[in-house]
Amino acid sequence: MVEQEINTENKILDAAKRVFLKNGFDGARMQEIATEAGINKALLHYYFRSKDKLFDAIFTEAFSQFLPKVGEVMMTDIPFLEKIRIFIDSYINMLTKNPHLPIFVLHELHRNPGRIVQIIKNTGVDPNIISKILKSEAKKGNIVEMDAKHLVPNIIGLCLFPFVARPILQAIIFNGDEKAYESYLLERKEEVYKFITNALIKK
Amino acid sequence: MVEQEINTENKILDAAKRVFLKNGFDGARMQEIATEAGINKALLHYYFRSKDKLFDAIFTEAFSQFLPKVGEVMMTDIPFLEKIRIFIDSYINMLTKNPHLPIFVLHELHRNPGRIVQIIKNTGVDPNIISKILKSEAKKGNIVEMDAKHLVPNIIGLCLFPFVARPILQAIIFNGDEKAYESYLLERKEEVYKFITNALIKK
DNA sequence: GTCTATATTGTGATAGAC
DNA sequence: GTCTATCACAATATAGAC
Repeated sequence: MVEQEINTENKILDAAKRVFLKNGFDGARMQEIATEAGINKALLHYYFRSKDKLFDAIFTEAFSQFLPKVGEVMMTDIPFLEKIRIFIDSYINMLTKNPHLPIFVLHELHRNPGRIVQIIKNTGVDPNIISKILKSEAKKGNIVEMDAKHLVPNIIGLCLFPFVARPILQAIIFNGDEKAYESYLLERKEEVYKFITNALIKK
Repeated sequence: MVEQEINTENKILDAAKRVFLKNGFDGARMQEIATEAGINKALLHYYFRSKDKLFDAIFTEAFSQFLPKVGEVMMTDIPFLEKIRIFIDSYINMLTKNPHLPIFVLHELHRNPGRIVQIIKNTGVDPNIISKILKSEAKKGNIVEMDAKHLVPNIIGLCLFPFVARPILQAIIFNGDEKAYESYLLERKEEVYKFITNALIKK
């Protein structure tokens, strides 16, 4: 965790992140961001010129946080299934700390898919790394053959769904009980791991 | 499919659905809905009094469409794994026809989770039906033991993710190629089915 | 039922003093 | 850098003619 200096700019960015993530671009109000940051609207424009520019700063950072750095874990020397476990664990941890992040990113991307082209270029993801690892593991006979373009979305989908659909699942499965749902989210770590390994291991 | 009379009210509802699903409540403009419906703003208010009321009509219907009717398939006499296949197939078909639906529902629910309480009551879902079926199948030795509160979200998460994250996956995996992504989405039916059955079948 | 015109409020952005 | 006051426009909603 990088220690942030508490100056006005960071106060604004903090407040903007909270407000944008909760309400989206269209639902967010510059006044609310200002109040949240303990300043006035004029100062927002002094620092960021426009709502758009302020939003861009928030979105770019949010997106890179949301996009799992699958490559990083994969490049290490750890056994394959252990990599999977670590990935699930850290991704669910991140989602627990940032519950508004996924819907925010997905909604804004949906409203303006063009945005992503530029961002992806800057991030520089390489989907081939995982493909190679999967092929090599399958050759060794450790797992069934499976294409990375399916496995990776499978894993992320399994982690993500209980967070994005929280209001629905919490209402239906747990009668709205918040605490029960938080335990459920933690259970998911083991559950998702078991589900994936079961699907991957040869019969 | 119920045949709709083409009167002004239905023209408005059609237009409103398109505009709300694409832009969300905050991003939608009454003017755009009016233009899309081939009428003027005043007439919108004549039929629905306010933007809120018009939105409610759209959201309630969208939600019930999004919420998979898991119970329906489950009550039939078909073999268990076949039920799973049918569910996946029909849910992915629905998503293909309504690509904007999930993000719309999830975003609006996220902005106002309180909404769901009322809607769930009216829908009357019973999560216990599936629990019972799963237990009976596990007893027969057909599948591993698995709690419905995990299996159902697993299945839906696997179906849903490639739709809600389409801009990201299409950009990274397929370099933005639309046609390639559409084939990918169809592949998912078989892929998700195989993944789930692999995870469910005893070793 | 449908339209044009208008009232009213909300909101991003700027001017200008300190 | 920070504030108050204000502009300019956009958007929901209503009035009233036809």
